[in-house]
Amino acid sequence: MSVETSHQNILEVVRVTRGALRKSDRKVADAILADPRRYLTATVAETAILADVSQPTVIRFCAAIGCGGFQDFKLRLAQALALGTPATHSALEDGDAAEIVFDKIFDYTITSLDWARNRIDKGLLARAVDILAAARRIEFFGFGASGIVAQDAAQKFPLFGVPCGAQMDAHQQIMTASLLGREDVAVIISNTGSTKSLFEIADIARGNGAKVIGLIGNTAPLMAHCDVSILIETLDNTDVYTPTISRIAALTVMDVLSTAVAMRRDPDHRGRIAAMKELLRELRST
Amino acid sequence: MSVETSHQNILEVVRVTRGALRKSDRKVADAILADPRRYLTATVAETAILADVSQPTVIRFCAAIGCGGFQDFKLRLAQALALGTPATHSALEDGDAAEIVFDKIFDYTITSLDWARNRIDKGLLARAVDILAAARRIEFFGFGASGIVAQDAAQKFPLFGVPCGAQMDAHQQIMTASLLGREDVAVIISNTGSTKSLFEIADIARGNGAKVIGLIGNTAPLMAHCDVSILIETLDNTDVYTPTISRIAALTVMDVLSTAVAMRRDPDHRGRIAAMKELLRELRST
DNA sequence: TCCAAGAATGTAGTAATACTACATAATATT
DNA sequence: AATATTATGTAGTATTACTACATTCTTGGA
Repeated sequence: MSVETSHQNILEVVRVTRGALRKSDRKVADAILADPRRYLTATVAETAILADVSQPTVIRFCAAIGCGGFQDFKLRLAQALALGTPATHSALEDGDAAEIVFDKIFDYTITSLDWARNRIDKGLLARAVDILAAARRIEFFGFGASGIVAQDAAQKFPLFGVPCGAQMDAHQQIMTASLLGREDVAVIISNTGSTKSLFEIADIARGNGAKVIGLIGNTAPLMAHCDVSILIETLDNTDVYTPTISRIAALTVMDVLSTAVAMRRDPDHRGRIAAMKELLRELRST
Repeated sequence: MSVETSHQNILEVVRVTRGALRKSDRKVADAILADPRRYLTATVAETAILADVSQPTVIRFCAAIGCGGFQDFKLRLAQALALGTPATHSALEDGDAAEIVFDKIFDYTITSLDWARNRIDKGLLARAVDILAAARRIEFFGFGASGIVAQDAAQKFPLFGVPCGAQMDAHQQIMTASLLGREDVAVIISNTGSTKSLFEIADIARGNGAKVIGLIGNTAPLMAHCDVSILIETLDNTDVYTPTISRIAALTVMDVLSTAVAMRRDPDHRGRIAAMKELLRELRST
């Protein structure tokens, strides 16, 4: 296994490689997946007893899943559990009390953000920052939850340092895209990457010479319609009730973009933002 | 130290207790804070050499910060680092490249969500779910970033299963609050808890017999104006550029509330949501 | 079907590491 | 200044991760 796997959630690695493991290794895998927290403080000897295998088999299991030894395995298990209980245990069930729903959704959200953190192409992100820093004007486009992200992004116009907008009406969006020009940037946010009118918006804006940046939740045809497409992958979950975490990841990416652009502005910009925040503080109390 | 500290980020514990440690223990603390990742795989012997103390002093340091031993310390260090690099290293600096900004903001976001996860009063949350599940109508109120949270929440009306709204105009907010009645619920979102008009909205709604739930970012007077106040604490950071993470935490809490309420609805509700999602999928492509 | 080779697994033992006991040094108190 | 207490380190022990080798199981070829 390559260096890349050192960033992978070890419980995901165990779950995914389980089928390809030797028989006794699979007994260890199943024991750990059944109660991962139990093994955080277990010795090799305890683990072997609980999984009904020998001690060297436990060590071999660790090597088989790409760990440098039992200690390495436990550190990585601690890291996975710090993020949250694995997806197999996070599935919402009908009798779940509010407290359980809370745990599951927070675990799922944090684990998904970690997933996204390790997969986003930072080179593309840096290119997006370059484009945004050079923009005369920025317009954000999205529908539904992505529309919320668009509005949140537009609200950061003080950080971007240029006029920003986020129309929610589909017709206004077409009108806005039609008026963008060479020095402008359109940012398209879409979880599914399949909302048809966003293709049109991207093509209109690009046809006018504007740059188009996409924040997209999967490898969709929409990516080809953007100058820079940032893929925001989160954990896959199609359960009816499970919230759309990619919007949380997209909001965080927007935080990154707006902050990085703000840091590109001239030094006076910082003072103006600080003063604005102070004004807002006072305004809230009047 | 109490059981409570077992949930605390060990790097935060080290940072906060550093001043009260014995002199040699403080040398260990400083060494670890300077390069925490280095110590993840270090033995007691290596740690002692790097910190210029004896081996038993390393063990004593672990006990002094509330760990059960060196192994326990390392597991907790792994957990803290899984969330992100500590705040002292996450501070944005002027020369930071976009990639560094990305790392710092994601680390800060995930660490803050973990912070919030461990501090939110789940009992209050369960009470809020009860109130929302019984509501005939729900209105969300917030300004700025909290306004975005309010709109996102209102957009979850299919999950809540009752009519939801989120006015952005301050006058419309007063009008809306004035029309709420006994069977209605107002949800007030505020990071600072000091936006004056929100006090008024809470009082008007309660005066009419509506229940008021607050999602508030600090212990502010606004809490006393709500029937249930959920305190959403995130890491404190007043740097000009650092994004407001409490809105991310508030969005996640809204995910919890809407999902928990949806799971309270009758079984047909689930089918209707699934059908709605399918309709949306088709709509996106037309 | 049988046999040999290779892979899987476990027993027994060793090496590495966390931890403890006791001695010494430093600091605080009387 | 003398004594008591606390802090720290040296040396050694106990625990645990890991390795070497033996045994068992499985697979492939004749």
